[in-house]
Amino acid sequence: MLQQDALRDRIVARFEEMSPQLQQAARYILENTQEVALVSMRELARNAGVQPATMTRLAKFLDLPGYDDIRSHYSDALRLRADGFAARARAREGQGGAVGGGLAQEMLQGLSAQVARLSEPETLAQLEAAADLLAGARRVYVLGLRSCHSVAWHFHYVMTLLGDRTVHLDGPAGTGTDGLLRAGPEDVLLVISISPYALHSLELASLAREKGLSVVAITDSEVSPLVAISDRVILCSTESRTFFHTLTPALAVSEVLCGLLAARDREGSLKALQEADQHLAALNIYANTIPRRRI
Amino acid sequence: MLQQDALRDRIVARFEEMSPQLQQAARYILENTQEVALVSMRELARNAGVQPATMTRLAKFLDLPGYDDIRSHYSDALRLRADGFAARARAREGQGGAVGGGLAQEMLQGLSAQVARLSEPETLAQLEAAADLLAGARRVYVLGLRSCHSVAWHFHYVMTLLGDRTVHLDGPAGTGTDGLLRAGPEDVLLVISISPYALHSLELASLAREKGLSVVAITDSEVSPLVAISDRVILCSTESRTFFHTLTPALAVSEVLCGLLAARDREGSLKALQEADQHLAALNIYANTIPRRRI
DNA sequence: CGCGCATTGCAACAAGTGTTTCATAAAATT
DNA sequence: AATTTTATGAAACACTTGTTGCAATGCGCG
Repeated sequence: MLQQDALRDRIVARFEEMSPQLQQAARYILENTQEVALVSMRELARNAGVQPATMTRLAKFLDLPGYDDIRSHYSDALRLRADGFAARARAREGQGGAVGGGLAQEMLQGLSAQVARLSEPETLAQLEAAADLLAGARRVYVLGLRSCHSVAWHFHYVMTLLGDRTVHLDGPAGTGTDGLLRAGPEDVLLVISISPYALHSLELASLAREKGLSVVAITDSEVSPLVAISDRVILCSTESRTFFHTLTPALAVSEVLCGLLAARDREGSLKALQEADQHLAALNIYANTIPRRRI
Repeated sequence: MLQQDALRDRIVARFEEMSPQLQQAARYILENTQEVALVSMRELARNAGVQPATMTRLAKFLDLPGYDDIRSHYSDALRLRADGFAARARAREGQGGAVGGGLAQEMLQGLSAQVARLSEPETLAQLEAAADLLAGARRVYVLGLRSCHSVAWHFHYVMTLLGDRTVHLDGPAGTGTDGLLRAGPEDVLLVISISPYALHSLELASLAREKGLSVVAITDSEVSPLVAISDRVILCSTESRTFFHTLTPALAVSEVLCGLLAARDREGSLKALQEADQHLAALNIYANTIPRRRI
């Protein structure tokens, strides 16, 4: 169970003060926490052998507005547990205030949980397998259109610092996809696409497949059209309480892939990074000393 | 996920035969299995963006008597998983096994924690203030070079769907920064930069400042050179156990900003999104029906 | 062009939900 | 012993749930 379960503590603490019926209800809840989240109050009451009203009364006794607060508490706990082990800050604590005051917090906690959920064993296995495939490739072509451009570009950028094996399938004047010209079976295509799927991404992935490339996909669903085309699929959620999808989990996946690849060849990566450093230093790209500010 | 999940298999298997609405419902269920067990059908339908009836229809389509059978299936799965959780966690401990086996998991949990830490009160306040500033701007110029390009572009892309107030300071042949030509005091610059700070970003931010623009910065430290230049600063950690910095928290910040801005003008955002949808539909950008695969 | 056809949205439905109220029973207090 | 206080069960409440029938819509085919 949860480490710091405030509600459970409160129930235990005030158990002695409760009336017999309340105790019976409380005892059942303590011993069947998951059921609280999964069945209705009336059914829970039936199973606990008490009246429905007793559950409501128990909630009031615990200084809660109603029974729904008990349920939502255990729902959250179950969600958390199912999600994995996200060290999530206490749910909806100080969310008062401004228009979107709650929104920002909710979004961030949601994102945190989504990223945490990526460390499920299946996903980890797919990540490892995908890294294997990418590590063995002669070239890695990276494709991400529209919203997924950010993820594709980020992967490409990091990999550029680590070596010169990646080709980003993008460019001005629609020439981006010419890169696939010389691609072959020794190469791998990393394609990122989420619903709604850009037609062009699917076409290119299919083409790559026909040319014999292996395909690694970062996408959002088991029924994504990329699943049928790809050798390895890494699923990441894109749900958000806004109007648009989130790409934060996808970016996390991309970064993990980079990390895995770098870890496979520590010395090589380090050397490549040093070279990159020298190159960038020669071009004076970065501010090495904090510049005088001249407001 | 569960080892033998007959229902999931059935959904995936018959996904292609489904109507668009059924697919949308099925997709949501596949991606949020726990929610199925934890919320009501109507709420699930709301979150999935379909009619309540669609859920019932999906059940019938899968040869089930009703939606309750879907829910009970996932309830059982959740019960099972909760029971076997302790055992699984123990098993995971001893599996040090593969090369980067631990690395992926460590990275993901670290990222999750970093994102969660963004919901500290100070950051939330800065997010709100930044959103205020951005919402009031005539134009929003977005600047992110090198590694920060992904974040800048993502922000710009989402805002493009929501309206036409943003200008992305990037482009081929070094013309990207010309956008600032006509910028003035009514405009805002959103600049993303992390250590090592690209010189060019600092120069442009200073220039914008001199032209009277307000500046909102997403950066990584209180001693970032951007702090002195900017009106609002949102700090996000970039620490990573790899050779390179992480941008996942920065992207999360960007998405939250987009969310806040959209929430400030729900109707306008919705209308803009609909227009964008029509535009993209007219151009046939997206795969609207899942294409038959033709291996 | 019109015709079926499947698909979708809407509204009504009975059943079940959590809550509240009230009367009764039991206990505690005077 | 009388009276207040508390605890419990039962019923009514407003509301939401999952379901179903029907009308409107869009789409393909002759």
